Amino acid sequence: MQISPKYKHIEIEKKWYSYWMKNELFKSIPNDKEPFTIVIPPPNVTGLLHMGHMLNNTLQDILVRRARMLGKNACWVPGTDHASIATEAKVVENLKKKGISKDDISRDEFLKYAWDWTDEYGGGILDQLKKLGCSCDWDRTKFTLDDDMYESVIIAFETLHEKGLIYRGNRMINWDPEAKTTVSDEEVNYVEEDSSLYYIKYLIEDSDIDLQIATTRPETLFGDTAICVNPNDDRYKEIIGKNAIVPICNRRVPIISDPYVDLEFGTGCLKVTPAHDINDYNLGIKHNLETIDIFNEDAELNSNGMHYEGKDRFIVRKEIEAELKKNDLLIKKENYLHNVGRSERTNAVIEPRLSKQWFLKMDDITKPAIENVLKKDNIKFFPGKFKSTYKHWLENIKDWNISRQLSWGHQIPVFYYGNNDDYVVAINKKEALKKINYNSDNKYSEDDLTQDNDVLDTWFSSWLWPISVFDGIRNPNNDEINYYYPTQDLVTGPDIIFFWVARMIISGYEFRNEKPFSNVYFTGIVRDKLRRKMSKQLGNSPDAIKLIEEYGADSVRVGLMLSSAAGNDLLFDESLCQQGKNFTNKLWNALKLINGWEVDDKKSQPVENKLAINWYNNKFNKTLDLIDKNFNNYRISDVLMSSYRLIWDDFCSWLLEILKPNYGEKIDKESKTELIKLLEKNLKILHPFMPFLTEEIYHNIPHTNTSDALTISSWPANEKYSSSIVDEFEITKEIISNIRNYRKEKNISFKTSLNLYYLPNGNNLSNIEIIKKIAIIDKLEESTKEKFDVVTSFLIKKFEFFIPLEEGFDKDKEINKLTKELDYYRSFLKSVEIKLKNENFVKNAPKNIIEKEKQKIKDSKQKIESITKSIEELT
RNA sequence: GGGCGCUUAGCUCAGUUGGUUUAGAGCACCUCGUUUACACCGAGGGGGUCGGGGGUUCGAAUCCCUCAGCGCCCACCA
Repeated sequence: MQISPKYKHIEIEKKWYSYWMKNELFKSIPNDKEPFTIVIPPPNVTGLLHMGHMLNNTLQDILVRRARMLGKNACWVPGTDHASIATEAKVVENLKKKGISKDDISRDEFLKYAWDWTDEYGGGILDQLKKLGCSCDWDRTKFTLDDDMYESVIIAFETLHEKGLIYRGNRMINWDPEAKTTVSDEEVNYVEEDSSLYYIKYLIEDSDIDLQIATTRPETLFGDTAICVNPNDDRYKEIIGKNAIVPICNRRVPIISDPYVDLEFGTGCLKVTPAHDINDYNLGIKHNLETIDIFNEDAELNSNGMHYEGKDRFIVRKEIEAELKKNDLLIKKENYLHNVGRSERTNAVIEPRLSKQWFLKMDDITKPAIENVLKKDNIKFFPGKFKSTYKHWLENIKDWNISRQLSWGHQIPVFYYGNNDDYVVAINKKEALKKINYNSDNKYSEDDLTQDNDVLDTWFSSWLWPISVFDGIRNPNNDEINYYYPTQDLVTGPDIIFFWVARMIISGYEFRNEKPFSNVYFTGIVRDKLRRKMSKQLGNSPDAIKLIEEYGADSVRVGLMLSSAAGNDLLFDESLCQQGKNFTNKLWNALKLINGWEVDDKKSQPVENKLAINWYNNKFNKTLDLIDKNFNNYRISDVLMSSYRLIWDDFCSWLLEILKPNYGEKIDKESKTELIKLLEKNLKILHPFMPFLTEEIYHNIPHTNTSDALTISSWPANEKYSSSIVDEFEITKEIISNIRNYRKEKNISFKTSLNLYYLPNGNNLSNIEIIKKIAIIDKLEESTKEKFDVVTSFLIKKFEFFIPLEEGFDKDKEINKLTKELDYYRSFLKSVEIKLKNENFVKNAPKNIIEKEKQKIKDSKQKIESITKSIEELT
């Protein structure tokens, strides 16, 4: 079989992905096997693959592929999210380029544009995931706006509404004036920004005193409906109950008192604007204040803003500053560092605004999510520290504002009729009409109904994802949901622990009375090596697809996994992919080497081959044990590192070097057969990480498995191993290392045969075991066993090795070295002796520890004796 | 302001319930090497008083206290 000298990742990856697809190896249908289910965190439908996706989906693929090899019915459900605000923003922007404003077209027209956009750019990310090697069941691909998914969301709304959990309320919400929509608390980022604190003069009615009021937002004075001071503030006790005059608009407002006001801040005097500040709003409710809204939806002043009507809030701030100054009402202006809330999506400064919105009551439905996860530990988090974040959020949860003033999404299934406040909840107009007329004698027709214009928060659909992809909302008892739900693992970022993870848990218990998944693996954030987040603006985000093309999917996957412990940020650098590529190269060459060895049927197996194969078998099983443990603890990078070292160091550097036939010779049949079996086992443990390369190599060796593809072969069984065989080989390695070190020190070429001999030194091992080691040493070091004059020696465990005199040997240097060593062991011995003389130690320490200390004394004494002897012989 | 977490080699991190001489790994670094799998390599090597201080203990990177520095989440003082 001719093997290509270079591993050609592009054609090989294409070849195997289409093979897997053609043979439907990722397909899953319910059967009698144990299910292993992962639902993908659906990326934005029009998004492009970035480093975060690569990390996240590589992890999922690793888990899914291993589960598949473990014989489970692995089902990875792919899909995309409509991402209402982000997608709508893109569509609006695109329309703008065409000279079309969203406000000038109908909802239906806008939706048509949005669908065209989605059809054109949508789903590309799924093809990119295929390039990464993701083994999703593509027949199951879902989109959150597919008809069935849409219906699920509406039914969920209906159900919750019937339970009285959804209500419409006038609330202070976060308004994004650019997107002209509400955003949730979680979508607001507070950033410290330089701003100013304005000290404004307010006159008091029937009084000679002026009040000084400090504010960061002078433009909101049109909305002032009270002045508030602290009841314990002696400066202002006299004026409580009087009226103040708001500058410019000259409105009379009451002076009230409330302990909320901080005596220390500013002047201790607060202007209260209930329509535009959450705290003021709460004061307003408490003190029954009037609410004056002064902004329109663009955050421009409305008619309440008098001569500023139609001007932007920030322009008004400047102009009002000038007007106040002119009228001698601005006392001073200070620089002030201040937290400003900005919209995560548009970066616009959030305007707190009073508005009618739909809310989901959270206090009751979160109870199972607290009980089952925090008290019963029914869902495990990796790393576990995120449970405290989860706990804190759930215990302080507020009602969820689920309406958004957008068009792209699931339109709120509320139909208004008659008076403004009359409505029904229904899946469509027809159903709505049925409900209305049932109660009121058919007096309405479809034309009398208007559907609520808003759509639901995107997360109101994604929180149902693990249920709705199996149609468990519409058909709660279907075979799919009963088989696949609850799913096993969820892999996602900690940034959406509230948005998504917690809410899926809540909905899981609400709609199915069961957790949505058993384990949550939180990935870190992919940063560049300077710890900066990857962003378009910085241009520090590599093109994911280009990386795959350049290094190969396997190499990129390995690169990503090499340094990403759960929850830890990944400091990405292209050199990681290079390291991955080096590893694929190493494996490829190992295949070339092994396949190049010709077999001699008559040759019997040399003792060193037998020993080495037996050792590797034990080493493999020991490592596999660790790998399985680490997999179960989701320590994925540890798993990869163990496999990496096992294969690079133990398999390639030791096993292959020992088995390698000498020049012109052939390998015995038994060794080659066994070697190939070992290689196959290596491929299996690597397959979740490097699916393409391992599949290719698998098809280049006579594999023992009956299956045609490594992808569906079985994970190696965890066999018993002997630790002592593994440890003993470490001694052999150490001997060889010492010999090599000696060569290096003495500048002796590897080609030069070394003469060395060795003696058992006060040990109990039989000669046969010593000879076993010698066989391996001879193979690697071409030594002879003739006796020469002893000049140097080293003790390795219980064996002493002697290497004969060479030309140019520096006696003094050697004595010096040995003397240093002697000093070390003498002081070491002393410290152990002191320890053992300590009565408390002997009294309190466990027996095995004391035994170990005693052994240390023995060993070091022996060492001292041997070094002393060597020094004597030299002098 | 409230909460959580981190500080171990140049970098990124392991270090399980305190107990194998000299605290590990990968990468980076240094030296040597064109030995017919691989220079995308091989062999060898250097490098840490485990953030500072205190305590508990026969024994501390590991447990407790304290100080310093860093990160994240929540709240959002006009």
